Amino acid sequence: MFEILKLSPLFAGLDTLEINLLINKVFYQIRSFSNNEVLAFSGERVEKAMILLEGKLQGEMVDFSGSTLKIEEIEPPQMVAPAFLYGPQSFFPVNLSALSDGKILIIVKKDFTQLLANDLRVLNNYLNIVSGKAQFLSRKITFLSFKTIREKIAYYLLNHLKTGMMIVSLNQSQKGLAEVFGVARPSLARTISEMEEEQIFRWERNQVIILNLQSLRSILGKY
Amino acid sequence: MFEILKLSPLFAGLDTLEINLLINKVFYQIRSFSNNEVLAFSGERVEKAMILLEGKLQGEMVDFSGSTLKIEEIEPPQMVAPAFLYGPQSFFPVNLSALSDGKILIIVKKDFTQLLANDLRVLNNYLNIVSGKAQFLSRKITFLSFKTIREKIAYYLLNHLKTGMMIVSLNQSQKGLAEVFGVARPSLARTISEMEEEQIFRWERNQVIILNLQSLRSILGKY
DNA sequence: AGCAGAGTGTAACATTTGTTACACTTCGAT
DNA sequence: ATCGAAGTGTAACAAATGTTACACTCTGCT
Repeated sequence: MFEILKLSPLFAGLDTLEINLLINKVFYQIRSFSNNEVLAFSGERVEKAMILLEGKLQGEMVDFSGSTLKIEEIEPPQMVAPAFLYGPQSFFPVNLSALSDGKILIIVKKDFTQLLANDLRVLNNYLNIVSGKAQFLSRKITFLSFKTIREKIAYYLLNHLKTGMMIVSLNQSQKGLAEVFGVARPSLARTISEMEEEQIFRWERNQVIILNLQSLRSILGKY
Repeated sequence: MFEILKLSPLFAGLDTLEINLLINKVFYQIRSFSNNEVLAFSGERVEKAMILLEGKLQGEMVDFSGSTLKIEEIEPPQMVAPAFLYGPQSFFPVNLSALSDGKILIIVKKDFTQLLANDLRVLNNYLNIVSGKAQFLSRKITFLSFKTIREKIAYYLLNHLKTGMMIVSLNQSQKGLAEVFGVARPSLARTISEMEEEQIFRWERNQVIILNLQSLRSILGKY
């Protein structure tokens, strides 16, 4: 088990022995689960830290009409819902169910807090994980706040542009990009065509060549 | 100073003496700033924890064309950018500038980590703050992911509906709601009219009376 | 070389939302 | 009670995006 934990972001920088000592200072529990089992329901309070050791879990969002919607997959050795263990609304945002047999390490919240306090490195790691989540979400909101497809394209390109270069290499298909942007694929293609027409860039299969950086920037500048 | 800190979420549950002892265990610094001073630039690394003691600060988002866009205000005794002190990308997402004269308490990251480890309550508080931020952002994304105005209205109403009741009281003007939704005010009014037409609810000045909960739910159910 | 499947360009049309404008209501301050 | 500011209902029109459909290109495989 400690070999697996050593690979987890939470215990990064610690060796197996140190992890062993830390974990054994607090009360913990290992729970096996089998395929399709539901480990937690949306809305349930999160009272334990859970680290996936083996197997695969899935988070299903449940909407108001009762049907499940979006999905997120969790693989070992990741923590489950790290940003929902603390905070004013510490309840599961999703239904947590198993996609295979597996095992999780469970530490109740109070003991987990103790664990964090016992080792500055683990504390730092956990803060990094939660903060990283917040930063990821923050960036996502920035992105979602752009209304038009033009703005999204401009933002995406400028963010992937290495300084000094005029080429952005694409590791996504146009179809994939449309999904990230949350827009229909033909709509994206249309806007790309228009922007090519305006000599803003040349869009090739695996890369985009920026022709007019100025006007690309001005799309995001409202003033 | 400790009187002010006692009111901050970070030191909730501690008395003045305890805060005094904790703070004095680590290295800290108090910095005065004057109106319009820029305390940090967007992109700068966050290396210190900052707690606003007096005055008012503002975060200005800077876009690619150099102009400042959106704003966020910070008032004492709040922490500045709590979710950006740790994490893989710990740099300011905004320009931090002063809206008045004031003072901030500064603790370098390393000492701040030590401070957290020294008192379980403060650690818990900080985890609550950062997690709360993440949860807030998460909910905001859920909301932003609804495309149509109908969906946003349905989600908003269902979330503000107390169980068993059929009335949602509004503490926002229609104009204010439109801003929260990120849509134009007349567009919101139009959709509200349409939904009233369909007997889904009756929208009065300060409250909404749900007439058909079923169909309100079905707006969010894709299946 | 030929084939199948995924990805792409493009068009016509439908739907949704934004914009602008104006008349009407509400509500608090004088 | 009256005034004025803020909020609301509504309409006509513009702009952006979605939907559907189809032909074409690319790529990997046999």
